[in-house]
Amino acid sequence: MAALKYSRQRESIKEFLMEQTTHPTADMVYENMKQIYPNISLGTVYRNLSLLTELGDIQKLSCMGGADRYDARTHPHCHFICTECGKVMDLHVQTTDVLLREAEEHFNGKITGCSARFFGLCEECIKKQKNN
Amino acid sequence: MAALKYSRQRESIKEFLMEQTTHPTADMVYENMKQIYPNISLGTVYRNLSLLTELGDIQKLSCMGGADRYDARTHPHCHFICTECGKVMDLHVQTTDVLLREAEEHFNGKITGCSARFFGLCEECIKKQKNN
DNA sequence: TTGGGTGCAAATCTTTTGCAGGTGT
DNA sequence: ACACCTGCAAAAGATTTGCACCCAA
Repeated sequence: MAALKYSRQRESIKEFLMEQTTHPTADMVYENMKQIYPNISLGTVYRNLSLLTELGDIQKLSCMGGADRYDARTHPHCHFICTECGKVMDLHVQTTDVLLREAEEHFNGKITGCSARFFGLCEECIKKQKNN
Repeated sequence: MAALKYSRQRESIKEFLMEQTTHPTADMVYENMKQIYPNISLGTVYRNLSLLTELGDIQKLSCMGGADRYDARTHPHCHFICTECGKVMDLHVQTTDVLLREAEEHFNGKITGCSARFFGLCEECIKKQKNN
């Protein structure tokens, strides 16, 4: 029952994530935090990212073949993951609600969340391929 | 342009995965393979799992907080992941096609795949919670 | 004052890789 | 024979954790 205490590191991490649309990895967050707190440790970043995830302030995305990514946009939306460059982009699809309802009907447990992900090539990577 | 050669290890791994509905991790596959090939190495298991994934014979699922899981059911379906015990279950939802089509309309890249995942508590974990 | 938070470093877990020898074609 | 595949072990990458000290409440 940890009584949460204020920490400026945690506040900065949250603030940073809210400004981003790039879904940074823990390490990217760490690199950015070092500019404000040169002595911050990677462990602290991880601990705070887990904490914020538990609190529901941010969302954790596990991506194939790489580090997990974090997202401060908690309203429901989907992600596109480029299989070439690994970039993660937001995608707004309305059908998710329907999907969720259909799943709930077919399932005996309790569904609390849903995340649809699309894989493929992003615009940039398609262009690069054409140049080869 | 690797010319694929037969390997009984790879064949066994594929066969094993096709019998499973539990979405085993690489390590679980390894443990099972050891019963047939006591000297098989974890490296071989990983190499073959990657190879089979590239061939499209199996599917790789990256799950939050844990090792990747493998699934030999390649026809499109969704997954439910229990946030309590980590179990992964298949879920059949028809709306996925609609979702895919809607996403393609809103996106400039090329979408090749889609995977919807649901999070929540499985039936067993709900029962356990009630007992406490 | 007290318990949560931090930095540091070591440990853990997962996955990849280099190499020498084995095996399918 | 040649190239792929394997076992072994070391390496690499991501994340967690133990510990002593610091700081918010």
